[in-house]
Amino acid sequence: MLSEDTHPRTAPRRRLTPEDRRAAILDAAQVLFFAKGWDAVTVADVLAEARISKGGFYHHFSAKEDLLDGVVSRLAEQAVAAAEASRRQCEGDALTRFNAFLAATNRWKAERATELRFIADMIRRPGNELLLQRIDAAVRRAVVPALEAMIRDGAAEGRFDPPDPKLVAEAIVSLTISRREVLRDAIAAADAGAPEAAAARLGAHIAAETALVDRLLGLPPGSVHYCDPAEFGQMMADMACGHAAY
Amino acid sequence: MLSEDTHPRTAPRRRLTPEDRRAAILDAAQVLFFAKGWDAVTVADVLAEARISKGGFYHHFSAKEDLLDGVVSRLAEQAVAAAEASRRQCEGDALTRFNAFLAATNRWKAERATELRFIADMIRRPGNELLLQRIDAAVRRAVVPALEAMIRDGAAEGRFDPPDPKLVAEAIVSLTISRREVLRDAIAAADAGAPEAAAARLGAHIAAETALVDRLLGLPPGSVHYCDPAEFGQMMADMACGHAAY
DNA sequence: TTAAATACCGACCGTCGGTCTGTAATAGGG
DNA sequence: CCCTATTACAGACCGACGGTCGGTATTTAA
Repeated sequence: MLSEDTHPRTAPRRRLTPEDRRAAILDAAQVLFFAKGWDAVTVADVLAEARISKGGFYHHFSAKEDLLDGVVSRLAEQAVAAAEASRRQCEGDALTRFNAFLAATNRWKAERATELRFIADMIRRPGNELLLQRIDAAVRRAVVPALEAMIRDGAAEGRFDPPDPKLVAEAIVSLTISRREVLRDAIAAADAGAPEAAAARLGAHIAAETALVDRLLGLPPGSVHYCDPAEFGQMMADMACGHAAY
Repeated sequence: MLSEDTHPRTAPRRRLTPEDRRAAILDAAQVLFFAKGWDAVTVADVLAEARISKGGFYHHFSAKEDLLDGVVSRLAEQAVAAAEASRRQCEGDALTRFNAFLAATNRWKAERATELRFIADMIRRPGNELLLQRIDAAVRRAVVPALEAMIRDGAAEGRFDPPDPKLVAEAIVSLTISRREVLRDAIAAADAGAPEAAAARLGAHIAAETALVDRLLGLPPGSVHYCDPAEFGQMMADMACGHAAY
């Protein structure tokens, strides 16, 4: 009734399996989200990047927000799987395994320094609240149970003495999440021309953080040690060198 | 050119001072946000509730998000002012004043149980991420410096022994913020018909939380005590009785 | 008294998430 | 191998909503 001719197709498009198509769209979305943020990316952008039409997109995803869940939970699963693997292949007491787990998550983050750098920038910009909230939620969902189980293990072994395993797990995750803001400020400082000061501050921060975790677990100071403060500070401050262009 | 007649005005409207008009719009927005959430409230809704036009609204606020900042920072300022007042009029050592401060914030929340109840419902519903994030940010902005100052005081007095005052302050605020989710679950449980179990769980939670704060501040167990766990649990569980209709 | 500034009005607009109708590609039974 | 059902996809269209703009009423100041 409305279309006289309905045949100006573009190309005879090769078809992917649903899973591959879904993954391809998620890949495109991930790149765009980390580059431009949540609000700034329209579904039209994702459509162009993934080279698919509106109809095709909404065939695989029910809404724009589905992209978030997909991207974020994929990342969180990868991170926790890596950390869990590292912990499992570690022989030693509960504390040693605990440190191995946290060290692995830090390593995972270090390997993704570029994305992290983008995230650190994004949290300053409005319109990304949803993205950040979903990242935090996914991290919590994935990490808290793992931590809680390890803490219970340690308590059963008689090494940890947490007032409440779940609450302690949540507190630890909260600490690592709010580290993001410290990192952001440090990156700003490093960009402003004081990289060594930023590195020192980050090192001091991670030292204080591990001291807090000692206390939360009822351990003597210096028990928890999943990274070298100086190294950590330097590594994070180095992130500021590679600049992001929007 | 496009409007033949431009005179069908509605009413000769009394004019308010800019501050009063702004406050009136904020009042309307606050009611709506806590009743329906962020995404569900359109500026048109606010316009109707505040009985003002689009043009008038955008004369006082630059964007819908300005409403959030206004509403949220107003609330946070009120809360902290109340808590600070309570602390100042308290004679005693740093720990006593600390407890007075936290007790006052709890009392302030209890007085606003209705709004809190709405918030506890809202965090389940999508579209409120921005609202919640802003509330958290405002709470952090307002409370962390106050806590940090008190912790430094206590450390100077030789009573507290925090590894890092600012970090400890942030950890404490993180704990109180994440309490929201515990409260949400408890309310759900109470609504589902197990109010006494919910009260018990809330009591246990706040007990564990204060124990954590003891440790963070380097105090012996039982030092921090800003509410009675049983009372707190009961009070919060009671909130579930009054139901919210959307 | 009058001109400038301020408060306010409401029609209009652009963008963007989401829908709908219809078509090409695949799967499967005969 | 054809024919049909189903799935994957295309793209025009829509409605909602945040925000703008030209204009009008009210207040202030000179």
